[in-house]
Amino acid sequence: MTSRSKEDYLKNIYHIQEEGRKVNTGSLATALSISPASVSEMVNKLSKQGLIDNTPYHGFELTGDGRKISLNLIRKHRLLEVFLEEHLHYEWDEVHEEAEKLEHVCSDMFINKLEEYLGFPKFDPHGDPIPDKELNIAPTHYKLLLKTEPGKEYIIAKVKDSSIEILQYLTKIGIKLNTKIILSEKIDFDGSVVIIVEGRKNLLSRVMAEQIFVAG
Amino acid sequence: MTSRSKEDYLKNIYHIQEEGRKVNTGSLATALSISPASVSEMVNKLSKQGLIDNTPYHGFELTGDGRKISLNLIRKHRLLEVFLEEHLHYEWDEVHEEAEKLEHVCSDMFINKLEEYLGFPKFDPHGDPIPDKELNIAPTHYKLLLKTEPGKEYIIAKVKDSSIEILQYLTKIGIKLNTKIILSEKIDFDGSVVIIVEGRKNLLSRVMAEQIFVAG
DNA sequence: CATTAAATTTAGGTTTGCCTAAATTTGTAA
DNA sequence: TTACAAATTTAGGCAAACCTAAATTTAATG
Repeated sequence: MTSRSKEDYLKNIYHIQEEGRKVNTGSLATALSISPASVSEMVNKLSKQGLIDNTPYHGFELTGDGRKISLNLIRKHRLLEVFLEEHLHYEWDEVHEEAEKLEHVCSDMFINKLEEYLGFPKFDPHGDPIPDKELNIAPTHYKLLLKTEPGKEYIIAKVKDSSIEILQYLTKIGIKLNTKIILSEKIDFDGSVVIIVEGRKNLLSRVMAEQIFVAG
Repeated sequence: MTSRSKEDYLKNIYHIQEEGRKVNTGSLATALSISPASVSEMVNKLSKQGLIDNTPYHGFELTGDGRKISLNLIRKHRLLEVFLEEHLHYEWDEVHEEAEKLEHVCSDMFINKLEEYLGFPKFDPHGDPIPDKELNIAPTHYKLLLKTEPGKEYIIAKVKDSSIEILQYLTKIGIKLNTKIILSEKIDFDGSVVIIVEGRKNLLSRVMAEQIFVAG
């Protein structure tokens, strides 16, 4: 059995892995806003269930089975987000929270039927690829805005869905998926960047800019 | 806070009340498939929270607040059922189980938007009325098939959504909502009935017939 | 009206998933 | 290479929601 709680552990392990960071008690505790002691306990249970490979004191990673559960959740999450935005007219910044709850209870049948209903979309409202029924997920080659060269034009390809505030701010200054921007300046001092959107200059703090990826 | 579990208690209390049966530890325990001891405990908690009025050893009933929570869940359940049947092409007998899970996690905003998306339907796929946003629910005047007179024609108005097997069987013999039937015979011996659907005679056991209501 | 059967509640116990505080392990730096 | 700080794990606890078994209350019957 994978409870709501265990599913959250697995999904977060996947996301940390995905970002290329080390998955250990500390990073997972931070991601889940749970004490390291609790994570340590649960990691043991997940390990016994064969969903992760754990090396005590050194970190852990998903097994094939664990990865499947994670990808299935991510598939559900992203398809739900598409439905919420396209059909129920949720805003960009509202979809994540609702999908986060629904993904844990909707059946595989539900999501397969929803996928068909939506016309087999390939990306969610934040630009992330949607795993197909066999859990294949398209690789992306997005570049972190912070790591691009100033003076060039880019197309917004993905914005992380974690922060409502950031999504709202970006909407306000005219940024959504596929928006063209020019990276006008990178300020080394504090890591912030100046971008031009629809001819207007905007300053993005480092924290903001870290959420943004461009096509490439 | 009302947990998934508490919500199930409240909803079931509503349904038992609705059927005109006495709501007590025993009837609720049966409805929830939980031991009477556990129900007794939880009834105390719900009572302390002001969601039910409890008279120890004698039964309990929803307060205004408890009723609101129940009706909101029923609203969610029934609107979800409409979506599942009309848009995702779920079968009659498949909608209940899925809605049962989703109703506990979807937000009020979700359900209000879904209601609009569906065009403000008034009845769910089993013929039950859907409470509106203010939780007003239309009264119905359905008659239990068992309590009607033989030899007359009736229109199927509601079938209880509790049993997949019954819904599948009814579908097989050609019964859905608004189907015209003739009650050909009532067999007092075992309470079963003979009905004519599309010219064909069918025997319905008492257990079956108890799930069926006709317009009136 | 006393007894007893049925229904209900209370008592004590389990699992899940979290917590804090204490102990342990690891790895780095003197 | 030892010592210490940081990370991790273990120990002991708590709340929710369930359980069984025992005690209590209610109500029905002789």
